[in-house]
Amino acid sequence: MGPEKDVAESGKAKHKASQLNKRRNDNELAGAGGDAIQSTAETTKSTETTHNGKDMKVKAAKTEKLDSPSNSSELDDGHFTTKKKGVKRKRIKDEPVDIPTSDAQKTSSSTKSKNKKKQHSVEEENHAQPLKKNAEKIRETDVKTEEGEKTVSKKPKKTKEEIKEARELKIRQKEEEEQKRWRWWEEEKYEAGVKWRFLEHKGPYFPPDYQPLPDNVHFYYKGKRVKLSLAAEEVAVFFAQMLDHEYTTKKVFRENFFTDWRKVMTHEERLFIQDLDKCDFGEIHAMYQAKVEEKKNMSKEEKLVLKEANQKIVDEFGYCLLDHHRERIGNFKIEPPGLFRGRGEHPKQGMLKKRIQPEDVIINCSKESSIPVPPAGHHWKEVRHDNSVTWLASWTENVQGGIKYVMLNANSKLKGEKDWEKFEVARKLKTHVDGIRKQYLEDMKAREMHIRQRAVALYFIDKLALRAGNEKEEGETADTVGCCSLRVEHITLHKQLDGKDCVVEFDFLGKDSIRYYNKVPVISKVFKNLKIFMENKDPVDELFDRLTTTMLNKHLSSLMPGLTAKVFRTYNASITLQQQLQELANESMDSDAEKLLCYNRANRAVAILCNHQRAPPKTFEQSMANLQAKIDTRKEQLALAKVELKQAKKDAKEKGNSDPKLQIVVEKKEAAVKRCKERLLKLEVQATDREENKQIALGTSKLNYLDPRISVAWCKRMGVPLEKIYNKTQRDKFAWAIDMTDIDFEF
DNA sequence: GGGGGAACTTAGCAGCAATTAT
DNA sequence: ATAATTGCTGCTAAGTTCCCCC
Repeated sequence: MGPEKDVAESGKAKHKASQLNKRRNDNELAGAGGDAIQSTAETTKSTETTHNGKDMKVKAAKTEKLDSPSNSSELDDGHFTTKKKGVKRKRIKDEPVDIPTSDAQKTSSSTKSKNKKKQHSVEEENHAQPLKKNAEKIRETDVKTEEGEKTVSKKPKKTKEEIKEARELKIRQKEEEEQKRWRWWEEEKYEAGVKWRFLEHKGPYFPPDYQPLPDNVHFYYKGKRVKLSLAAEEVAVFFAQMLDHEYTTKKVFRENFFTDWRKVMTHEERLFIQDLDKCDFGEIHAMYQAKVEEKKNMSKEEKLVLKEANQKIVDEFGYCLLDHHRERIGNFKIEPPGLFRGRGEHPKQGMLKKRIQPEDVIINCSKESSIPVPPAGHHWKEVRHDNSVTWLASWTENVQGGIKYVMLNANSKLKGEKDWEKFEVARKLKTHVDGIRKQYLEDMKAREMHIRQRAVALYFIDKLALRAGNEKEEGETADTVGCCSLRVEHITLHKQLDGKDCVVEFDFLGKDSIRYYNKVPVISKVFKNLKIFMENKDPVDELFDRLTTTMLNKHLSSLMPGLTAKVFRTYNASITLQQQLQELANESMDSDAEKLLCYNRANRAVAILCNHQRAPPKTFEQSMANLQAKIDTRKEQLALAKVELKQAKKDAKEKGNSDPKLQIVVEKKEAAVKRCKERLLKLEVQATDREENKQIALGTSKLNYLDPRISVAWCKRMGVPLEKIYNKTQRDKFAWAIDMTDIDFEF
């Protein structure tokens, strides 16, 4: 009930234009304080100072929210980000619940890893068989474990030895893992265009078939019970499952859904069911709600069974053999059918995303490998052996007509090598960037309009890290833009604003319909050119009407091999991190907490530059208040401790040195004060960090834009354990960088 | 040079798992 | 031991770029 209400209200609140960006607290940048960053510091600073413009609205949003607690979701529901939040996706993926799995097993981390290891070594020789053998082994071991535990006691309390043992095991595991890691970065690269020499896999994993509704759950039309055909019922269920969400109330969504639903109906159904408003999915909806609830309330054992079943699927389908190395596949599961939900105001929202059959799937693997076997009674669309591409399987998706691929995990050689290369290109830009900047400044005076436009666009891409902005087909996707596709309506020129000259105000929806809002002081050449570009144009006309991304990239690649628009984003992100880390560092920074705050701030500067936003966590206000409460308690404790210390000192003085115990008491109290101070500091740092991070997503830049070698070197220099900034997945992905980076690495 | 397809990277969010607080 | 909170993973949409064909 609660969330539903929120959704409804926020829907109405659409025009309040409460916006993510506007509410950002950019105070971390005040601390960043660097003019040294040629483009980025300037940018971030301007972000900071220019948010004022919409502050009034911000305040309005804030106040309102205070009035209605638990409504943090409302805030991000401005015109620009409506759909981002509260979009709960219920998927068929949950279906495996129904898969009967008799073997109740427990997977202790130890047995798992043991098996993994064995699996690996056997795997080297033969890929197909070990998978099965191993599954059996896992079962054996695990059953034993479970029995043993049961007989010993119901509460598996760990003794000190056991804890120690576990710790050692972990270390050993880590070492083993390290040993068997494929150090591809030490190998010679393949000839251009060749992605692999041998590739073997089991094909994609298909979602379970649709399970018809039980006899006691019905669909009603005009109040009459209607038994739907299987196909129509399945699609009805997709809709029923989403009933809680705002978008089932949206006109476009409903229309698209209804059109597609009717397509799968029988002739009779189609004749009868003419109006979505007269459809009652209530019982179906309730049933699936109950199912979700049931799943939540499952016992530990049941959950374990489920987990085990999933693990089995991963073991069988989740890996491939690529040039004698076992590699994890990123997305080995075929996407289940459902209703398409694009982001933003997507014209295709609600359309039926069809179930993919093996007959739709192209397999790519080595000729001499054991070819994946399609599900019984089915065949593949095609089996090909193309080692100039990295995908293992592909299919065409029906909503947008795009091709979907099954590819390797980010920690694989194929992805890692590409990533490495990306950063190397970006580093190369470092040596060219001065010349390029000089040239585009020069080009702004060019006689030919397309060169001027190119220059100004490049200025934005470089200074603001905008995306290239390809043309998009109207009516096919949400209306979003990047640099080259900016329209006149997306910028406003201010000769003077907030005491600054030549300010360009940007306001547009970018990728994922995330709003980009920024007021940027620009050089007058840019300002004048923009004026010219906008002359005699309608708001909906393209700002850079003589420029396309292709032209821009062609020009860029002539300036430096491999240079494209997106390289600037990578370059500026990475160089900003490096510079910020340098500038934010100071001597008094001795605790890890402070160092990490510094790192996060540097990271945050990049995220702001790249406009990586997130919806503020739903529980943000609450958790912030909690933290503040904790800080307050700590402060009281500290005050108390100080008083006690004073008293102790006094006592010691009064009674002279006669009693050595008193001196000890003083020391103790001193230590207590110190401890209190440290804890308080840690909490305060945490609070600052969290507040600054409210609606900024650090993950995207960390994963895609920041050369990991900068971070690795920083950790080494600062003596910060790498685990503090990269989790396991990230360390895996960046294994190449972690291995090869020296303490003095410079981007 | 432009349209369209193919391949691959980038993106934010939901849901669950792990961790920490109570 | 349980509840709250945080962190991570999986998912898949939405970009960019390259390349081919005309």
